[in-house]
Amino acid sequence: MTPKTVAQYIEIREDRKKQLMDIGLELFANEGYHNTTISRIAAMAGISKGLMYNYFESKEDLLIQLAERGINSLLVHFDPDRDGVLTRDEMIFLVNMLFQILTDNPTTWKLYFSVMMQPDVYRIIGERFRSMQVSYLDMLTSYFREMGRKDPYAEARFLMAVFDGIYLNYVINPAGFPLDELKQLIINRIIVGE
Amino acid sequence: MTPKTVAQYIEIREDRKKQLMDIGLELFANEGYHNTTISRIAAMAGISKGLMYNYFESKEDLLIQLAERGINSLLVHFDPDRDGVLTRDEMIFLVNMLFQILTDNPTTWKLYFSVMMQPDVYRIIGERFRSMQVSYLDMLTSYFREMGRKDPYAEARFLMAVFDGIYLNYVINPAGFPLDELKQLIINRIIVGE
Amino acid sequence: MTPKTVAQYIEIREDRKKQLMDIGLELFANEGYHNTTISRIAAMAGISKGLMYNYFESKEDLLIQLAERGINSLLVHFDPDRDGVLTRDEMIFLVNMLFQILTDNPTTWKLYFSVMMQPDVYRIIGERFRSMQVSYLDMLTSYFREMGRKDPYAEARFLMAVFDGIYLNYVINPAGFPLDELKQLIINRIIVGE
Amino acid sequence: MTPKTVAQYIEIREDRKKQLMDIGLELFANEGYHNTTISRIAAMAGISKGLMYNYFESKEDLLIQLAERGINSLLVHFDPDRDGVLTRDEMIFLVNMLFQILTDNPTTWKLYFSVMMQPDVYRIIGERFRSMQVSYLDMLTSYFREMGRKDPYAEARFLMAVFDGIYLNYVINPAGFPLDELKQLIINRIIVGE
DNA sequence: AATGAATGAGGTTTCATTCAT
DNA sequence: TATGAATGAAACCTCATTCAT
Repeated sequence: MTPKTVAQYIEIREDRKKQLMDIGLELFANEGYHNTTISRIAAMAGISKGLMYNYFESKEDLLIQLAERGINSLLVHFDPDRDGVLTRDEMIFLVNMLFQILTDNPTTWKLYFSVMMQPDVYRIIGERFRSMQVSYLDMLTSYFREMGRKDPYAEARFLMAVFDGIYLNYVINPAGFPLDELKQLIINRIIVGE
Repeated sequence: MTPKTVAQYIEIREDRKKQLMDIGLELFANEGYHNTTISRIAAMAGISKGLMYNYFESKEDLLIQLAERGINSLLVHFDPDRDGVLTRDEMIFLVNMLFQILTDNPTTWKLYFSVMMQPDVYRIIGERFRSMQVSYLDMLTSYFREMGRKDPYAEARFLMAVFDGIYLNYVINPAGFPLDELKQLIINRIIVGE
Repeated sequence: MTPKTVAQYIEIREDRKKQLMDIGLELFANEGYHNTTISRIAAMAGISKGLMYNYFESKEDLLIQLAERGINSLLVHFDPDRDGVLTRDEMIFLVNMLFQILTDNPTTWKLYFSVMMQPDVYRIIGERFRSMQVSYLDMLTSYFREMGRKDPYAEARFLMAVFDGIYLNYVINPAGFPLDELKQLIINRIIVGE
Repeated sequence: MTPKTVAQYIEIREDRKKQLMDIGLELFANEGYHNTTISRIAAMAGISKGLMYNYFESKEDLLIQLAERGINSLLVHFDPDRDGVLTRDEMIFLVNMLFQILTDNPTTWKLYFSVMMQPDVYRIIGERFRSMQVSYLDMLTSYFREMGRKDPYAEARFLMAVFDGIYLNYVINPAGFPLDELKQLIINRIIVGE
C-alpha cells in the first residue's frame, strides 16, 4: 500500500516499454509488419489497445523505435565510424563478432531483412540501416586497400554480399545451417586469401 | 457487325492479362504487396477494379501467378533437376547465366526477396521458390564433391549465400554495383578456388 | 446448309427459353435466388451471359416468369375461380390431386416456399401466389359451410395449413416422408371428419 | 475522471449486443438475410459499420447467434430431450404452449422459416433447427404409440405439419388468423381424436 | 443471334487511431 | 495510468448489366 516513488514509476514504464518492443519485434519479424495488429501486440502484453498509444505514437513509431534499438545494439558491439584502419587480426575478430551477433539476435535480423525488402516499410526506416551499411563498406574497402588487393571496393562488396547472404539464409531457416564452416571459408577465401 | 472470333477474344485476354501482371509485378516489387491495392493496379492499367477479378481470382492469386511466371522464366534458362554432374566449364557457364538473369529480371528478383522476407506472403508462395532453391543446392553440392573439396555442402551453401547477397544488394540499389568484378571474384575464389 | 425457316427459329428460341427456365428453377430452388448468378445459369446452359438478356430482361424477370409458369401449370390442374361448390367426392379428388402436383413438381414448390419466405423476393412475385391462395381459401370455406361445420373458415384454414405444412416438410426432405398415410389422415380427420 | 469499471463495460457490451441482435432479427426476418446490409443494421442502431464487427465476427456470425438465441429461448419453454412419455394432459399443455410461443415470438419464427427455405442460409444454421425438430418428432411418435394409434409416425408427422403450416401462415399474415379455433381443431382431431 | 470484356455500384470486412470515462 | 467502445477511411471482392464487335 505504500505509494510508488517516481523512480519506481519510471522503472515500471521502461520495463513495460521493453516488453512491448520485444513482443512487437517478435510479431513484426515472424508475422510481417502489415500482418501484425496493434490489438494483437496489446493482447499478448496483457494490456489494452489504448495503452499502446501511451508508449508509442503510432504503429509506425513502434517500428522506428525497434529499428533504432536494433541498430544501437549493433553499434555497441562495433562502431565502424572511426579513423584507424583494421589489421588482419581485427578483421578476423570482426568476422567472428558478426557471426556472434547473428546467432544472438536472429529475430532482429529477420526484421532487418523484412524491412529492407518491404519498400513501404523501407521508406520509413531503411535510411537508418543504409547509413550503417555505408560505414561498414568504407571500412572494409580501406582494409582491402591496405591489403594491396587489386579491386578493394569489389572485395568489400563481395564480403558484404557474403554476409548478407548468410544472414538471409540463416534467418529464413537456421536449422542445419553450417555457420562455423562458412566462417572458415570467409576467413580463408576473403580475409586472408591472397 | 460480325461478332469477335474466338481467336480475337483469346488475344484480348492474353494481352490484358500480361499487362496486368506486368503492372502488378512492378507495383508489388517496388511498393510492396500489402501496400499495393487492386485499385491502384487497375487505375494504372486504365480499367475498372472489377475487371481485375475477371483475370485473377483474388489479389493473392495475382501474386501466385506472378511467382509462377517468374519461376518458369528462370527454368527456361536452366533446370537443375537433372542427373548429371556439372563440369567446371558448365559451372562457369552457370555463374555467367546467373548474373545474366539477375540483370535481365531485376524486378522479378526484387519480388522474390520481398516474398521471402514477408512471412505472411511467404506462406502463400514461398514453397515454390524454396523447392527451386533446394534443387540448386543439391546440384552445387555434387559439383564441389566431384571437385574434391573438403566440405562440399558448406561450399554449396557459401556459393548460394554469395549469390543471394549479390542479388539482394543489386536489387536494393543497382547503381554502381560492380557486378562484373564480383563475378570474377566468385569464379576465382569459389568455383576454381584453391 | 438449308437456311432455317422462321418457324424453326421460333422453335429453337422456345426450346432454349424453356431450358434456361428449367435451369433457373433448379438453381433458384436449390441454391437460393441471391446465391444464384446469371453467369452460373448461362454456363450450365452452355451459352454466354449476354445471351441471357436476349431471353429475360433481368434476373428479376426470370424469377417472375418462373413464378408465372409455376402458377399456370397449377391452374391447368385445377382452377378454383368458379362459382359452384365442391361435393365431398370432388374434394377427395382435389386432395389426391394436391398430393399429385406436389410429387410431380417438388422443385417448383421448393421455389414457392423460398419465395414466400424471402421478403425481398416476395415483394416481386408474392402477390401472384397469394391471390391463388385466397381463391382456394374461399372455395374450401364454401365446402365446409355446405358440410355444416361449426366454423367453416377455421376448417378451411386448418386444411390449408396442413397442406402448407406437408408441402414444406416434403420439399425440405422428401426421403421417407409418409405422403400416403398423411393423405388418409387428411381425408378421415378433415374432409370426412366427424 | 475515474475509468469505467469492468462491470460498466460488460453492461455496455451486453446492451449494445442485444440492441444489434434485435435490429438484426427484425431486418433479417422482415427484409431477408441477403437483402439486409450490415450498413443498414448499423445505421438503424446509430453506430458505425465498423462497430458491428466488434460484436459479431461477420454477418454470418450474427445470423448464427440469432438462431442460437432463438433456439435457446424456445428450449426455456420446453425441452423435448427427456425420457418420460407424455400423457394426454401434458400433450394438451404442449399444444397450448406452442401457440403461446408463436404469438410471443412471431419474428423469430419468421426468421426460422426464412432460414429453412433459403438453401444457402439453411446450410449455415439449418442443422441447429433440424435437430430440435427431430427431438420433437420422436417425442410425438412416442405419444401416439402410447395412445394406441395405428400409425404413430404418420400421426406425429401430421401434427408437426399442422404446426408448421399454422406457423407459416401466421407469420406471413397474422391479421385475422383464427389461432384459437385452430387450436381446438388440433386438440379434437389429432390429440384426442378417436 | 451471340460473345465475353468491361463497368460500376454496392457489399463485407479490417484496423489504426481517438476519446469519454 | 488505463480501458475498450467507437469511428471512419479504405481495402477486397461480387455481380447484374451493358456494349462493341
